[in-house]
Amino acid sequence: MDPNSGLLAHPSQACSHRAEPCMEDGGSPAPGEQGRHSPFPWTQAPSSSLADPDWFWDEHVQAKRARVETIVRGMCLSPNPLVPGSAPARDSPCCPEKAQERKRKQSLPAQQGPLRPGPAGDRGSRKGSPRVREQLHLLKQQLRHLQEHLLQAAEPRRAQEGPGGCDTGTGPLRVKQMNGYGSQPWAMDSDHLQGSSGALSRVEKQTVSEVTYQSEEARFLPSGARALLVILKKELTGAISQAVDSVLQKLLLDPPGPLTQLSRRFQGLVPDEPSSPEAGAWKDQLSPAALPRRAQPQVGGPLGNLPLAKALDSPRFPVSPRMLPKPYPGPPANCPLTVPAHVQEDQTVSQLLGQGPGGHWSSSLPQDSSPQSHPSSEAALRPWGAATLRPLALSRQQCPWPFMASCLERLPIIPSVKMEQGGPQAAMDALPFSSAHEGLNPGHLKKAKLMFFFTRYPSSNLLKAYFPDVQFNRCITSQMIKWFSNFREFYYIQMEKFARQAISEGVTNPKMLVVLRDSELFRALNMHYNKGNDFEVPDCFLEIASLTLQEFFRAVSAGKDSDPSWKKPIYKIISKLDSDIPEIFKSSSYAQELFRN
DNA sequence: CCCCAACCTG
DNA sequence: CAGGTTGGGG
Repeated sequence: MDPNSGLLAHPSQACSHRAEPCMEDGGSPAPGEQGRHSPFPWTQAPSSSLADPDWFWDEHVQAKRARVETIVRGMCLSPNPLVPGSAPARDSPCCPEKAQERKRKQSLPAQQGPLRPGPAGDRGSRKGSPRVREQLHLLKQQLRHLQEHLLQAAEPRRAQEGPGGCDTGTGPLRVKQMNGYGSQPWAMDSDHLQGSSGALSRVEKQTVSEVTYQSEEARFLPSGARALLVILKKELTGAISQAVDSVLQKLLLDPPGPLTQLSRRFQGLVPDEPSSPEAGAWKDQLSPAALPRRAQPQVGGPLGNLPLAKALDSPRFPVSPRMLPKPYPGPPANCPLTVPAHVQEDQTVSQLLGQGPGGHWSSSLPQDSSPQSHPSSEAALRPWGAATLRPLALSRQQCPWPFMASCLERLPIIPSVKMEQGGPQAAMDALPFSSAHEGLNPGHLKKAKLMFFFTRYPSSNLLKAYFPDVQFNRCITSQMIKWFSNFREFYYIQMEKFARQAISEGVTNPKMLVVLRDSELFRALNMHYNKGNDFEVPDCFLEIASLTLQEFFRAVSAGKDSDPSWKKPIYKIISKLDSDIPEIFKSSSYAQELFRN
């Protein structure tokens, strides 16, 4: 399946761009909004729930309610894309669909078309009689969805198709729910929720689950119970509202249209979630507005570059720190697109988002072709169940996807490389090879390695563009291509190695595998490509690495490795994730500088 | 045929 | 990391 779909924040985008592998030529990937045509299917839903102004009419309350509803609604619409065949996979992982026997096809591994998503179903069914009752019912439903989503967040399900992802929700979702939870879904929920670091506060969580639970029972109770329900409902709403409010507060700080910003933000936060319902909804909803913005070179500053990175820490990871579950909360505050400069302290936002309603915002990753682990079991197994909530958003800068891509260029990166003050000349003199030389020198090799952080599959044109001081000829080009080939080799070997290791250690949820800066895998990679540590490894690389690791994990878990060309699909995925390379690399003296150090 | 990528070796 | 081989693709 199209692996990308999972990564793409925008299903629709995914689709539209699916044909165009992101440009690998370092050129500017015009982040166009060519593909967004989202008809806002969800529009409908909102209206139904918010339709009655008189109902909750208190500007404040209403606002809150609206926000909550929006969020919840999004969840309801959840497109839970599901891999058709994946469900079974879990039970019988051993029999992968080897059917598609593709020979060493190096190019496109049979790529299935995107799933045809159905129109987003809308559950908005409201008559108009006893409003209260209706409301309650609705709330309960929403609650349930919320919980389900939270649980699902932990599930390694793969968001299957991008565009479709959004709407397909209903069918698959149901199935999933059935499978995942027993009659007493909530029992576990509670645990699960508590486990999630970024989620609602304990109390809130508790409240949520309790409320839900009770409402179920209360169904049969008379008026008295109803009152209780109302109260509980209120509490719940309050809790959610609080979370939402907090997020909003942060967001409101943003100058222009808070709402828009919010939306954008969400969009950015859920980059990889084609599967997550709300994600889809939000995206569809706002992307149009967001895009334009992104197109703008608001490159001013280092946007949300890695604000969250540090948040991670505390790997409460029993095993080795090799792969850490993402303990943290939230989705990366990434997408520059959305993120204003103050993002850094936006951790809160992301945290909040990561939690509450947003908890699931994180989950889906690329193809979860193998929903092998049930959320519940997963949670039970590992204390870090919550970790799964961490969204692996390929955010920032270099996303292969147009709209996410923008920030490139303004990568703060490279700050670490110390440039010689002497100027190019000075550097040259000191160097054994001057740029005049057509050959490749160690500096070039070093530079190429660093470039690997951004591009795994550079085209010869890209190389030419980034090595202006090299006189390319067939030989040189081949040589450089060869370098990258070697880099890749090492990279993939590491990934496979660690993926297998994770499996042997009992990890069942691929989303648990995240490459952090303090992980062993990272060290290995850094050592290989950035030995001198004179370069700050871009976050985007970590994202890609995590993804790669997860892909390997999934493939091996599913027994795909028995197929001689089982890696091909992974290569294909990764090959589409090249990012733009910072301009600095175009400097003809850069290599020398590197070499110097 | 040539180019390229993965693989395998050293 | 370079060489050489294999295999797919245009």
